[in-house]
Amino acid sequence: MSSEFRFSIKKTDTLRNQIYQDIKDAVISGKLKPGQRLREQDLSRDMGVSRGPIREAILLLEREGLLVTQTHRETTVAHVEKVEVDQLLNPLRVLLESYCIQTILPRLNEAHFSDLDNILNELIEACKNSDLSAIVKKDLQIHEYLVALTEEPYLISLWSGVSSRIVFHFINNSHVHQQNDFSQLIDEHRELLDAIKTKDWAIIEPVLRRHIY
Amino acid sequence: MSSEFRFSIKKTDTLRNQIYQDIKDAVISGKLKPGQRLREQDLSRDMGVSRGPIREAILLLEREGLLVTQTHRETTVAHVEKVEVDQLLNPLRVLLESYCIQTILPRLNEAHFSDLDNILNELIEACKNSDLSAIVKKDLQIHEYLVALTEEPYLISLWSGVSSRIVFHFINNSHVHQQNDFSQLIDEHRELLDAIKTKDWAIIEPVLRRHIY
DNA sequence: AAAATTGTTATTGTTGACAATTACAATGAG
DNA sequence: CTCATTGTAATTGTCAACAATAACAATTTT
Repeated sequence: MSSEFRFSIKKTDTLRNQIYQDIKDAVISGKLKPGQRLREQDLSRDMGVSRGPIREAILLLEREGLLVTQTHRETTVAHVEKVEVDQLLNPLRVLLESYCIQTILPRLNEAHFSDLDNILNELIEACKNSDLSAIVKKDLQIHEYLVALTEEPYLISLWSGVSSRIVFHFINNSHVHQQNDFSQLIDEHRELLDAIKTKDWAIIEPVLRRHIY
Repeated sequence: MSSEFRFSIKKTDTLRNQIYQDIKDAVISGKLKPGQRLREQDLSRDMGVSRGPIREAILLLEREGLLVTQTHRETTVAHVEKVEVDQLLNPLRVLLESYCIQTILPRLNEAHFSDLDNILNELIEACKNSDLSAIVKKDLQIHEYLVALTEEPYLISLWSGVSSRIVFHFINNSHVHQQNDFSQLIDEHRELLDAIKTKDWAIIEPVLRRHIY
């Protein structure tokens, strides 16, 4: 009989992907503010890696619209204005999510509804604790769950880019969106899930369109 | 009076952007076939540049869905299947273009219509000559013109990514879409432009939805 | 001979040094 | 003093060498 013991080899992702995620998290969580400059050398020193993978990570985030790079000059954290969220990003999100939900509608079953209910309950819990970070996370997770069901990598990455910029905006403008009362947020999501459970697009569509995160 | 003479300084774009465009053109035009492998070293040697900017260009094209990279293994030209065009890319394109057209509708004027008519005439000319490359280019140009009018860089880049993959599919499957007769292509575009000239979304929407490149 | 192991090679991932570009400060001319 | 010019420093863009990884061939074990 062979030993039960195994060395747990932590196979690391590429540096580029780790850096990408680190910067993205820092931006979305609000640790890096809009307009703030990112110097490749500083990041290199802070993270203890060379500039190569940092440049690649920055390049990706620039394409996603979270950073802005001026050639030969500098890269800064993007500004995401309310008007862009209202007139472009959120309509795009609705567009993408509409397509996702319509696509997966025939495949939706009780197991999915149960998963969604669980996330909703976690969202409610987060609201009770007024844990803004958790609220944003759980809110996103509901939508992400639906999008991921399509199993279309390109569609998922498109949605991911759009929604991360929306979240970024709300995090940096939480003072504007005075949400000391989260009841509306919960109601909207409950309404959305109830609509989805009918599996009737005619019922879902108007709810989704009205739903502004 | 000072001399009229000026040295024409050709300010070069970054290598990364040039390489990006070169590879993209090669893929979209069909010079690189789906599944074909791209070796960084080969590209480096052929183009006479180091692997740095090549890696960055490849990274961007991977995110656009024109290349597929397996970490530590290889990157190949993507396969874009008919089912993906029909069920995802083209609906996305319609979604994006719908949003674009609705946005710019109030601002559209005779000058724009004139521009569009000119491109349409060039498309008709290309069809007469059965110049597939020119046909694809002019076809794209009509849509691009409308999208560009939004002046939303993020939206434009989104559309650009989606449409380039659609074009890529059609170029690599031209034998499937036996288009020895381009009259339908011309009719559809003429119909679309006529609809747009009414500036009535209720008229435009069904035409756009029916229009499959 | 089949399966597991080891070594080899091709290729991508990462690094630190160098080149090119831009902004800004210092200098000089009107 | 104001404007143009030149030099300098900070930063990004590019390069060539090195490290890490994964596929495959060679070897050994059963």
